[in-house]
Amino acid sequence: MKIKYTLIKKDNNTKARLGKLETNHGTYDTPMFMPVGTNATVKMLSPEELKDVNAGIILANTYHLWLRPGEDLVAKAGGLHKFMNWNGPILTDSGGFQVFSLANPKDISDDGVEFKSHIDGQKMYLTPEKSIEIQNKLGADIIMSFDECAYYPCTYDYMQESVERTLKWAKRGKEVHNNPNQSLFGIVQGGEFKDLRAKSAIETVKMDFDGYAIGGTSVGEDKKTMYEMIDNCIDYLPTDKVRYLMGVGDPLDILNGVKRGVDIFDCVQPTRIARHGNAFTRYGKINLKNAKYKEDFTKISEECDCYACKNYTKAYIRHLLMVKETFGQRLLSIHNIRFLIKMTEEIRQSIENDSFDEYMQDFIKKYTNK
RNA sequence: GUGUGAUUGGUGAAGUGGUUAACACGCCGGAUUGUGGCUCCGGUAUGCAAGGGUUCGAUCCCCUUAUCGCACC
Repeated sequence: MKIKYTLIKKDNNTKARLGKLETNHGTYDTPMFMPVGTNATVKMLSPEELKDVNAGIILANTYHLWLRPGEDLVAKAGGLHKFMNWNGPILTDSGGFQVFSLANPKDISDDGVEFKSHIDGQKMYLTPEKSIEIQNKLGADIIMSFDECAYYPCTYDYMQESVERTLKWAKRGKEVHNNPNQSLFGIVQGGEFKDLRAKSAIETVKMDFDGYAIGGTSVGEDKKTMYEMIDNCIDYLPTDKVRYLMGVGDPLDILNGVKRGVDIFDCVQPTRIARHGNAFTRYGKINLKNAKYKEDFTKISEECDCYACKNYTKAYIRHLLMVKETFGQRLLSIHNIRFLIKMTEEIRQSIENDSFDEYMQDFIKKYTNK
């Protein structure tokens, strides 16, 4: 069956929404944060550890799994869930973001996109049909339309062309999508141009997808612009479908997204910065490699209930990072993911209590004051 | 004891009689938003063992001392 979103409660003071998402692999509350597991693994974490941090949906990537090990192999293994031993829900990104990160503008045509494989430089060709076909074989609960995440900044004319292209691609993908157990999401583009965002949203909604994503943010624009991008399209999205802000997961951005009516987020930030020695705390991000933590025998965060905070000190984790033991990176990855997920738990609670606005102001005050 | 070769930052080292002593590692910071995992960007020796001399000018040439290595007695 398809996913089913139910709006449980709307916040009084903001557009924040409390919702419920039913999937073939369990029911989860929104707003939620989805950890990213590009290569069918959330880097450094086992599925058991993901359960421990109370993860819901996790992300995998079409482009990466297409190259290795190949969608046919995953299908042969019995699908992505079985292959990676994750029985929670999975969402696969379409490979659209790799248009942004791997291809040149000249390689993008209305038909599809030519990539150079990041592994061996081989030419690869991805089309909306191909992306959906791969995703059908991978078997995630939610699959994404193949879109163009345009460069920022780009001209109005280019963005207009890009939005048209993404709409056509969405339509083509929807036509070939043939797995009734997978929900297909459309993606709103349009950059910072208000009318293009509106048009993209309206036309995408007309195609009637199972959920809607806002793409093309966090590509180099400032925060104000990013929030405007959301504001400029979110009211065109139906209230009875889930809304996903792609690639966003900075704590402050999650709050601002929720405030504007976003339900789900994903981001590589918690795991990437963890591998580089950084941890989220209520009082801002800290760098565990800093000399000041050398003899700091306290936990990363007093408020945190994660495995790392329950058992280890900053001094020990710093030591692991300094000697390049990967256990340090693992502990920080666990902590950072738990930090964001716990944050969404509190956000939900605050919406339920009609105190989201207060929660957000309080969080920002602590997080930015230091 | 005699002869001989060395001595450059936290480490391994390059280098030249003349503006800011290369590079690497380490260390100290910073970045990181649909992941091309262990990356990227900065900073880091007011000084070349110590003292004296030659020179317009010495880390580089000379002398003495110290330390270390090698060879011989």
